[in-house]
Amino acid sequence: MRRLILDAARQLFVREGFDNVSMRRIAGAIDYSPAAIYRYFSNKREILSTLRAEGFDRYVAGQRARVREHSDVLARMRVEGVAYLRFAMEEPEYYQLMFCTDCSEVDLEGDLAASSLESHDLFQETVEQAVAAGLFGEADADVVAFALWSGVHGLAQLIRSGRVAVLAGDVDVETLVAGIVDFMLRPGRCGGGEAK
Amino acid sequence: MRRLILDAARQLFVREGFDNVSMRRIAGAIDYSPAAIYRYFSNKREILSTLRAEGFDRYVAGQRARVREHSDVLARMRVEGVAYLRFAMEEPEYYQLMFCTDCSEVDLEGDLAASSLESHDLFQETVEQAVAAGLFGEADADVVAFALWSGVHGLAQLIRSGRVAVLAGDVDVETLVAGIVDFMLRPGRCGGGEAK
DNA sequence: ACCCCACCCTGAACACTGTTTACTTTGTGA
DNA sequence: TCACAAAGTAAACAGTGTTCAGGGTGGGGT
Repeated sequence: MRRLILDAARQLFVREGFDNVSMRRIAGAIDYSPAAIYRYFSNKREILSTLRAEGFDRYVAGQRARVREHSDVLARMRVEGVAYLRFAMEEPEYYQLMFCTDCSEVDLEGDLAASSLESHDLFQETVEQAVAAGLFGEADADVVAFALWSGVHGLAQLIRSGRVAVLAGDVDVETLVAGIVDFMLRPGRCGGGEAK
Repeated sequence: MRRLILDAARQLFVREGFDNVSMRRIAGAIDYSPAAIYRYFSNKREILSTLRAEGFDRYVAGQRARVREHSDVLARMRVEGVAYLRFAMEEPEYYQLMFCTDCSEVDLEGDLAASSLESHDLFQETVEQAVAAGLFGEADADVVAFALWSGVHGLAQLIRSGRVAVLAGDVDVETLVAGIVDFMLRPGRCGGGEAK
């Protein structure tokens, strides 16, 4: 029933993209009528919301493992950055639902909140440890957190939209990504990130 | 005629977003019939493409001025980063057309190419000067260029999607942005960006 | 055994979308 | 004045998300 719809929708979304999948096609994939789906989900968005929550569950599971396995904070950040980008590449549809949808159309009360907030807390904690260890000079932890997140997030967008492929051409993406993450995490003296 | 359609479409796109504007609404805004538009543009996408080219023209004009006015390469990069983000905030629809659309559905032959490529060249050149000046250690210029672009691009996405507002809460966005750009541009010794 | 009710599901419809086609109007040059 | 090409239109096509009135079907209660 519900699970059946979700699995069919996930496969179709991942393969064809959210906008290219119609309720009629989801229904067709499981031999239902389009209207029947509305007994389990109030609209197409809600199917997505449920899948998004699943995505965060999957991501945060790996993230917890990475935190456990890497006690060195810099190594942990490097691994996390690469993992974030790998996730964006390997589960693009989940990724887009989780990190690219407009926050205004996300019900913050929904099942999304739990694993999503845990993921952010884990990251924030790591950054605070790094800042406390003096890896980034006097920089503010919030500034560092947003800067690093922006970095990997933006890189994911540039890769996914094809701009890296067009502009970097022959370079291997894997090594490029590794180099970029290293650059973002370079230790450096950096004044307090206040107004300047 | 053509100009009339473009102006109406631009206003509607900026105000309501590309997907929420139908050809019928564009036509209605200028008292045309929907079919009449197809005499000037072969489809809805082409209207967008034309507007995107306009956007690059506008952006690159400011970029040229900034290159002229700032001989210090680090100051130039800082100003350019902030300007990129300001453009993303103030002309969100142009910005999205220029930097967020899928490259596979962009006709590289079209009028887009000229100013778009000039913009990228100006940026690349500045980064190469910075690297040559030793601001970022041994890092590769391509790595630095993509890392910095990723940074401001990702930050624009995080702000636009509302994640910064939700997670940073009370902090002023302007000063946060300034701090983040400073952090991204912090001088630092950084090994060659090759595989690691 | 009967009846009735609640649930699940369906076909058809509604109000949209981008786009195409056949047709009418309009302006201009010969 | 006539003719022809350009400009604009209404209507239709194929698709979308969503809603709604009605079939069936299964499981109690009497």
